Amino acid sequence: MAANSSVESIINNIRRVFQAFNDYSKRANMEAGLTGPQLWAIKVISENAPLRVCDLAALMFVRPGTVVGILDRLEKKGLVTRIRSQQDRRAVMIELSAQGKELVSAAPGVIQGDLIRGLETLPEEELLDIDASMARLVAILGVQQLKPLMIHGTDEAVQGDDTPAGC
Amino acid sequence: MAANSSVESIINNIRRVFQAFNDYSKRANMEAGLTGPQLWAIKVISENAPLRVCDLAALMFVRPGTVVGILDRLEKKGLVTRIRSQQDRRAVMIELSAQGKELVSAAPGVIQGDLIRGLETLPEEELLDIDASMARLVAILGVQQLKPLMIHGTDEAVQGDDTPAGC
DNA sequence: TAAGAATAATTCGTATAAGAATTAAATCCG
DNA sequence: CGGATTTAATTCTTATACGAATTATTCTTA
Repeated sequence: MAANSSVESIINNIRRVFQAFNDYSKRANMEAGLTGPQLWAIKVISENAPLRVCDLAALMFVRPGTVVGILDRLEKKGLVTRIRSQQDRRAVMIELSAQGKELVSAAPGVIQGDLIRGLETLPEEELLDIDASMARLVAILGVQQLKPLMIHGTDEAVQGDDTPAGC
Repeated sequence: MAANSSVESIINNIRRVFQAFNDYSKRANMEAGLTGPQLWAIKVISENAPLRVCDLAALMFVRPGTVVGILDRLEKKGLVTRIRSQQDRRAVMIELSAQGKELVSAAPGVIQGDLIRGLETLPEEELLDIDASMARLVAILGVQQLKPLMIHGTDEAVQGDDTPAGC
């Protein structure tokens, strides 16, 4: 592998992984009838409930608007509840419904997802290699995302923050 | 980094990179007014034209239906042309329009994209590390994608093929 | 305190992406 | 030859995901 080490071929490899991950993420999970993002949201909520929409968005590295759609679908399935906060009536507290909690306790493996199960089979050493590679990529992508002024010449909206959803 | 080497934290790191990549891919490129997938399609077409829709889909690791939408938008912008093939009148041959070719020759850097430019700044050694990590991930994801019978118990539609879009 | 700024959630429009179904054309085979 | 199967492109529905705009509420500050 990687005998042809041109940037081109590596890029293609990366794109392919991302496409595969997207595919994996979006396909409905047969066992639960939920998509990857939906399963991920359930898992994050189960570990952090009660939490606000923007907190969930930050933990999932997406924008609040995206989480609203996911929550709409999970609420329609009866897996989560949205309750207006008393302290801050702008905020909405998210929790798992009884049915949602049942799902988590009954099938933790389903919630985990195939990706996590697959990675858990790797030796620690390889996990660290992958993590290091991810760190390099996030550095590249992060710099381009948050500091475009050096690249594009526009000096607006530059913040060195770490969390995509500021809340 | 990676001091806490639990699978959990590594998974989160990976998810974050994918999210960042998605974000990067989808944001419209300011210089050309094109999205990441649109730029990528232009690049692939420029290197392989004339080619069929399903060939383009295979080279981009997506389904034909997805490429149709991208081509619709590129055609509306006047950057690509669709011509019904004479040999096989089911097929459509895709090419860059004069304007599309002009874009490629005038601004190859734009077509390349920030991700490639960022990666090109890395030393060869690190690129190989990243490539190896990607290979491991694609192995995990690929196995789950193409051979679900061992995991889910369903023994249908199992093919060890390499190309997502069979054409 | 009241006007203005900031924040939380939502809605809207656009773009990817998948899968399923459809249409049209080519190929297979009996 | 002619029906059946396969293949290519397209359309449709659903689900993410973003940015921008809206609304409601809270915080600031003059």
